[in-house]
Amino acid sequence: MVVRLDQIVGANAERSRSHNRQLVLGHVRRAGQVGRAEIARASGLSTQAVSNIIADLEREGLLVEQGRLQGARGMPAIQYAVNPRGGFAFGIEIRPGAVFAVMLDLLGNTVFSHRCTLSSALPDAVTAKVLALRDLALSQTGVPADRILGAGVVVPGPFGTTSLKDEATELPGWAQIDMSAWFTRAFGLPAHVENDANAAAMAEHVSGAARELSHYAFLYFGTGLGLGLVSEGRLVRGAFGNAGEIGHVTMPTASGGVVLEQAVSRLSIARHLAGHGIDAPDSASLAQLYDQGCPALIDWLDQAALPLAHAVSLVENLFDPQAVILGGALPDTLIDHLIAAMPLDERSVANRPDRTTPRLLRGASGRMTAALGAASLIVNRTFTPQLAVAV
Amino acid sequence: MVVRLDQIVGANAERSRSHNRQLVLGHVRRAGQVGRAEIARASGLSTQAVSNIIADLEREGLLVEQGRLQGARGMPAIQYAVNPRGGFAFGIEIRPGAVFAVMLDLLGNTVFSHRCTLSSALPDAVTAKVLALRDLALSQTGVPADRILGAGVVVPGPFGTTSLKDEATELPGWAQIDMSAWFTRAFGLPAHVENDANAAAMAEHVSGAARELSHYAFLYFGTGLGLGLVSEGRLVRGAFGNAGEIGHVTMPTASGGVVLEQAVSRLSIARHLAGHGIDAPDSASLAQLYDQGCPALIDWLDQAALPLAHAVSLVENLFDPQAVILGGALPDTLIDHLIAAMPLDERSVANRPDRTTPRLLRGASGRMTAALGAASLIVNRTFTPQLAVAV
DNA sequence: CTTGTTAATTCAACTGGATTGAGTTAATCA
DNA sequence: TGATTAACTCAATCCAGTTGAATTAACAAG
Repeated sequence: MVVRLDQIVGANAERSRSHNRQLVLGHVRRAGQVGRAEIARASGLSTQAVSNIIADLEREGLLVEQGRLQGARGMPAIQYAVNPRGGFAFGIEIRPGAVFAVMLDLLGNTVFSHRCTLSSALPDAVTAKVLALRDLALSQTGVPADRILGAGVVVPGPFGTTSLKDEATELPGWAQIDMSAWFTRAFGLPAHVENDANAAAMAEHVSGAARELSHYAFLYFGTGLGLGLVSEGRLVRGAFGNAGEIGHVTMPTASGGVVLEQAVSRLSIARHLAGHGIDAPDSASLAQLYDQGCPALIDWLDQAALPLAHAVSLVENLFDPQAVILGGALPDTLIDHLIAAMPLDERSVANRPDRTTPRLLRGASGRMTAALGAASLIVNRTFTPQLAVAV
Repeated sequence: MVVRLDQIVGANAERSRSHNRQLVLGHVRRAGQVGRAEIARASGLSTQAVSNIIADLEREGLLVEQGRLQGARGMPAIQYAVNPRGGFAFGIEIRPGAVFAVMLDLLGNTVFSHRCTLSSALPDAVTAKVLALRDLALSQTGVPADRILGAGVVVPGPFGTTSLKDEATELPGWAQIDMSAWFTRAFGLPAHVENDANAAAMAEHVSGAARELSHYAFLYFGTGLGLGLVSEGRLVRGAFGNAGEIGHVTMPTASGGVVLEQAVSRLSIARHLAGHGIDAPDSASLAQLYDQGCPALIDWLDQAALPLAHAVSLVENLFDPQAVILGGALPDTLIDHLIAAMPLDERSVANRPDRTTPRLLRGASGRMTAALGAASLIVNRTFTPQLAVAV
């Protein structure tokens, strides 16, 4: 799997316009609804420029008028809001045994969601399955094909050949393929390829707990433990797209040290419960066990809280985020328990008297997190000026 | 100390031109020398646009013609290179007891360097001292004042009120001041305020080991241990400018865990040597001790290598950088010893068969690192398109 | 040597999109 | 009711990049 990096590109009239359109859209989304003048002030553009752009966006159905804002002096500002049905994003998560697909509208609402098994993870089989899912999504929602802005694809990392490569988690047959180009071609749409934790982090930005945040970290409970980092509203992907492999980090414990993923992950829960003769194959059964007060599970949670707190402390000290978000394939109740049980480091750059958000937040995206994140990559891009990061 | 964050701004003719100028300058710097056509291809601009921009830059003295490149078919391309004396950057490092000042030319060469003591770190005293240093730099080098592109300022972090705040390392009297605005005003020039590790990281990018890198991490031996992170050529500063506080992270050891800074820092060396009755107040004396094969020092180095290797592993797994660079206030020989003594984690995303640079590099900027970095912030900005990150 | 080919560069006309400044509209305030 | 305030529109202007044709300077082949 080849990863392509973005490159800065020169500005001309056309690209400037595209940049400004996305900037305006982004302002409207963040504000919920705003008038032209306020956007102009915030963006450094003239009101006339904003006016022209808004006219375009309204004609194309991306923005809708919301009436006038009253109560202040002067001519009341005509408010605009993002039209959720102005565009849609398709997202898929590919795993060795299954494919998840979602479609989101421009505000990040899920309008389609589906999972199916995957008998072969080879490129042709995956592509056929994924195109079928796209067609299903289109026909089931009635969304016209030209309203799809792009496709996000989540695949298990790490990308490229690394010593962490583990045949069990990698997809076979994809090693030499530039997945981004491959899916762009298959869909006839711009495609974004990302790992699960990064995508999940963007899901929180688009429609979850990080809507208001531009610097945050997302701890992702997948099979292992991943980390998605967002700085200045952009993913920190690393040189080869593999940033955030926090699961492989060794954590200090009283007995010397432990690899984080072995202490905190779905696999670690399963192992612990199996040791008590309990089988909990999915999130639902875990949630049920927790509701029943299963001692083995509570035991695991309290045991996992310490290494997890160390991970949080690590992330806080290294990134200085506005907040650390916990989410992924774990029931909300368990995440809340972990958050409550975690002893937060007092001596941390994150421990500020003037902070407005809690240091820890629970993710909002639930069990389709990664596929949701895949689509969120596209939604987010629609609102992000591209001049500095054209592909 | 208030930290201001950048904001994305709309594109218009003027800002597009500025963006494109910086893009062109950046291409020329990276290439050493290039012709118009190649820049046009790389930047996505038309040759005509590049031609116009180059004409401007040449007239202003930022670029110089270098003759034609022969040997190929077609009209030989006129080569251009950055004129080192086309612009200069002023950099200062403020510490509680001393001020360092440097001036760099556009290629990152040091043209002035000075240190002096500081009796008071209060705003007015610092400002007076720093302006005097600027005047000294101008008169000693004969550089005209209007060739100074900006001033970089390094101050001890962390910024703002955090639980890490330690009166000994903070500057008194600055708490409520927006330093960036303060120094912009004092110098009558754009000023950038940064912590030591981040600035040092940029120094490596401008004139050190990271010239060719766009994703890297810099481990900075200051009084404590800092970390500067660069992703896509830009500093990852964190929400409040305090990213990179790696010194406060707890490392696993056989005996439980240790705060990294206590095992690896100038203070830790001093403590260890003092325990053996040795006093080594500065870098020079450390270098001398090492040349003499001082057993206590070798002992410390070998003892520090393990926690440091853990730090490197941490950074590699969390950022996936092209390389990790070690530098700061430690003699080169000691850094080389540490690099050689560090057992690198085999299981890491950084352990790739296809890597072209070593996982660990020694920084090139020597003892004035932080002040150099301060100036490098300005040099770097001159070559970085600002449309996406206008202040 | 000439002639053809290739590729960089320049010239001049064109164009897209942002700005500017004057004018219009719709609200609040006194 | 009139003054004030602020958002918005119109039309002219301007900046900077693009386009396509023309020019220039090398190499290559006969």
